[in-house]
Amino acid sequence: MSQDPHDLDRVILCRLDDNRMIVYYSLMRHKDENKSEAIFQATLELLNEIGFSDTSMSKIAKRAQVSPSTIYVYFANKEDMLGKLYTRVKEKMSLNMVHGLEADQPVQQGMAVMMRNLRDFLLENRDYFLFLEQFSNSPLLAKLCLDESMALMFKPLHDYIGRGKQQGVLKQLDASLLLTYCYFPVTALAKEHFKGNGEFNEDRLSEIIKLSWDAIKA
Amino acid sequence: MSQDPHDLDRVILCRLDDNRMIVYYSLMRHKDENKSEAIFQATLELLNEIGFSDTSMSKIAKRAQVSPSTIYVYFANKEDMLGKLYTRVKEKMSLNMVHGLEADQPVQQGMAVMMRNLRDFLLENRDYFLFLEQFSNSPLLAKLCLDESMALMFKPLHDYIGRGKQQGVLKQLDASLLLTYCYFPVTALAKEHFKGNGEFNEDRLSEIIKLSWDAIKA
DNA sequence: TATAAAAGAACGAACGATCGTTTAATAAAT
DNA sequence: ATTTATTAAACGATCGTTCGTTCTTTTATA
Repeated sequence: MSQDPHDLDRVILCRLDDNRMIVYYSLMRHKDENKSEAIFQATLELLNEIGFSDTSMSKIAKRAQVSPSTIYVYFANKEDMLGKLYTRVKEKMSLNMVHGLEADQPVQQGMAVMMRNLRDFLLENRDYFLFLEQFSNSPLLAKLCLDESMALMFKPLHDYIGRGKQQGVLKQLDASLLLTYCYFPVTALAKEHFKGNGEFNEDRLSEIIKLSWDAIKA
Repeated sequence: MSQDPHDLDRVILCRLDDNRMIVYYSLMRHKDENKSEAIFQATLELLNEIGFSDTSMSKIAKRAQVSPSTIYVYFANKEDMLGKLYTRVKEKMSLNMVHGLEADQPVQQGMAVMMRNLRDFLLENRDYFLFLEQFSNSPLLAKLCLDESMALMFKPLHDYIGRGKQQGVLKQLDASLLLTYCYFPVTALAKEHFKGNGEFNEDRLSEIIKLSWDAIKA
């Protein structure tokens, strides 16, 4: 799958005189990780300030304080960059959601932990959140075919729900459907929070944890 | 509110010699309603095919089979056009959602009707749906400040839920929060439907009607 | 250890294409 | 005869990307 030349930067193939091959890492000049980080950050900020259609490579470069052409050292093109940013952010979110989730824990408690994790993550990472919401609904996402890696990210969560179903505590429905009832209420309240319509406080969180549980419990 | 000069096209004010005023309609050449309709339709198609950032006025004009400059006869600019398209589509959706909803009907039945209406509307209007999903999360929407008219559109639905709360049938929480538990599961399944992951059939609909009701009932 | 050769990072400038919008002229309806 | 819809053409600006070059680091040679 990896058609990206950047992925192979550090690998060198060498054929010896006797025709044996050796593989080793090249000791080439390192790419500056701060650079790609700055590019990501600039992209996030601009997307949330002026939107998809007005965020250009030039503007990204200017805010990241690099040359436009430098971006193409790190990414094949604009789509590639946005796609990599998306998977990166989505992975951070999924890791945060399952943090502190234990297999032997009661499912009801686990789902509450997950929803609290999600709320904390969204409120603390406004840029991530708004970017995900924009990108999730763009045709570009479908075009990039990232479904496999997405499924992998959320496998722990699906497994956890699977156990709840096995125990007979949850309704016998698709895990992704049950997850829907826990995920979207949190994002909806986070959106209202950022729009200034009511704070997403502890009380609000408790309310929706109750509602979501009522929905998914057997 | 109406700062759009286009809204006043058919009205002419005239001051007579004795200072009296008369108001009459001008007999100007009619704007072709098919034109603005074609522009809307072309925009919807392109947005869902190539996304926000690649949908230009030229492409819209070409697909609508009009000149790019003709678009500016009907709309002030690109933002104005997108905003008008959004309110138009959103209004169609809200009208569809409350269709057949009667005040004297049991609330549980009413909410089921609403969710079925929503599913039917989304499945029959793929372009509308995908456009709404994209636009709802863009910074442009916030910039246009359409909240007032949106609130007005969904007032019947909020009132209906308000009655349910008054009867003690629904939980005593914000109507918009209760609505969230009915709205998002439908849109989530519609998305999966269009992605080819399982048909959004009658069985699936019955499932989420049950779950949503479990969530919002008192 | 000193130094030249090599390789890739980084950049400014420029590419053709296209952007959203305007203008000036024409076509069509009243 | 007006008036306005409609358009083709053109506006300056900016788009995503590439090119040729310069820096900077690493490798090879001495």
